[in-house]
Amino acid sequence: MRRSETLKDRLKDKASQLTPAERFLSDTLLKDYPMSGLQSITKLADAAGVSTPSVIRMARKLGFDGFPEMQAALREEASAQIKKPILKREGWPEGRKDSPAFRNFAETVFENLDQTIKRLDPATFDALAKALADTQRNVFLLGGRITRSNADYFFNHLQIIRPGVTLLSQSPNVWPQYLIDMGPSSVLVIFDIRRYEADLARLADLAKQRGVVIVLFTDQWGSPISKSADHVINALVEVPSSWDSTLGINLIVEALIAAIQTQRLEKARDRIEALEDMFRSTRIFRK
Amino acid sequence: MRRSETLKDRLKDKASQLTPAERFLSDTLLKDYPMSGLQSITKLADAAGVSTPSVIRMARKLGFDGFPEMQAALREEASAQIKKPILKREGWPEGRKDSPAFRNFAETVFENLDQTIKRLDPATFDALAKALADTQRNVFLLGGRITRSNADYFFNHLQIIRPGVTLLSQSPNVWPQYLIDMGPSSVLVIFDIRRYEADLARLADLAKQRGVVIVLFTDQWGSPISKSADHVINALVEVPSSWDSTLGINLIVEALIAAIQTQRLEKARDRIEALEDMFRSTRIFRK
DNA sequence: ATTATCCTGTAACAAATGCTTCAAAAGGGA
DNA sequence: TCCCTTTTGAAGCATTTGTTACAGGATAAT
Repeated sequence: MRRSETLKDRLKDKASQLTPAERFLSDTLLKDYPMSGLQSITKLADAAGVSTPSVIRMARKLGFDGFPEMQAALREEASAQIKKPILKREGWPEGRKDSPAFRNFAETVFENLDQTIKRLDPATFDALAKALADTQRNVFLLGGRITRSNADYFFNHLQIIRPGVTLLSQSPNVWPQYLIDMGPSSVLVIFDIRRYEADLARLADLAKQRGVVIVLFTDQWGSPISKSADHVINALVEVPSSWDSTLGINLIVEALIAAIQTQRLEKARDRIEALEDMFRSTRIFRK
Repeated sequence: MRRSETLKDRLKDKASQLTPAERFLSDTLLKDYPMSGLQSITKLADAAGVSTPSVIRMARKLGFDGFPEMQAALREEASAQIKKPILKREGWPEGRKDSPAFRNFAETVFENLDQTIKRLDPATFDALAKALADTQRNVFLLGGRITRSNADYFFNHLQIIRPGVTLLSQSPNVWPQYLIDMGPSSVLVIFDIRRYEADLARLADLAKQRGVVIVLFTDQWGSPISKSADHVINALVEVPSSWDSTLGINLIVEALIAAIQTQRLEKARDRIEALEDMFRSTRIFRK
């Protein structure tokens, strides 16, 4: 029966037909679902950063007569949800049809992230952020077969924030060309998780000999590079899958990006603005 | 602190001091607690068979400034009751010295992941896994300025699991060369988050015209590509940083990889073994 | 460039909501 | 019975809410 459709479903159905303002609204509605929709239309509009007419327009789009009707429907939903016995509501929402595998996967990832943070030494993190924010130092990044994307992600952001950042090619035979420019004031960030790669270790050794500061992102067991690394981040990677999860690594990388950005706030801002300008120009070129 | 007292408790406390009319009210409030109190004062008064001033008098008696204040408190209660996280984690470890910024960042990421899963439609996930495991279909992947790493990560794994996977170049001017090979049995996976890129939208349109199945990974607000996409994954990306977090996207990507791998278990195993063999040979070549 | 289309917020308005006042009931004690 | 206190709802009012109309602004298309 169509009337029993939940507002969440309607939002999802029409998601593609929503205008930008309506998307903000939809987001706020879903954020604290369903309670956020039970305030007055004014408060809701404010929370979403849109005008009240936009709220009404969306309510109509979703098939209600007006805002009060939508709110009544929401109240019904909330009421039904609350009436359910507490036991049923623990953890995963009732009536979700995800496979147990997905559920299991998600829970494991969450525990991994939690553990990764627990194992992280705040001092290491701070030292890392400081070293990577220091433009006196050149930064080189390199990942393995799987972690090359993580290295790329980090590189991508770092390059925007500061100068002197290089992503090493995947082919070991060109590494000497990078090594030649590394010295005691350089930082080499290596990503190496399970199925540790001998080539990476060799590179780390060579860099170490040149006095390079070595930063290692690895798994809970630790790549052999740990020995020569100055800073080591251990992230938990094991999940119910044939593949390892690099979410823990990404979490630390993103946190680092945020920290570095903060440290170089003013300078980074100028740089980013300049970049934006250039992007705009390129677009004009293209047209 | 006295302010955190629930309305239920207050009603119980003052139960003996309530007048007959207020008792009716209290009854109605507790009957469908806490939702019954979230209607307008008029409806509530009618439901209880009393007048609106009685409602206000009781609200004051219970220590609120007026009816709206009482309603706000109720809404808070209901919200807290409903808002149980899917993924529970133990609190922050005592005595850690991390910066508040880091802590804040991590907390937000956890909430984002939680919300991302809540908003994920299991049916979409399953359909996606099925489509991407189907080797009859060719798969094309493409990311934006920031999300190119996410696309690369997905590509990297997919390519190992199955044949017929292509990562599009970042330069729009070569896209036609890929488009020419796309048809109704192809799948195009696009990553597009805030600062949505017009080029990507144009590509999606062109692909759509060729009957390509379009899969979109985007943020909570949704890229304009949502309109033409067949499957949309919305991940929360907002964190206390100048940059958006793509961890939610990564979570779904990794879960998909696990699901796809499982679906093609035997075939994928053969393939991976063959790959391993080849890797070993290459290494020998190099030596 | 110019036009047309679609979005969106401002402003004005109507309809409620929430509140105050006040007088009538209802009770309770002499 | 009377009087006093307490409780209650009707009526009226200010405020806020929900809605409509309209015009500026953005976007896309020609």
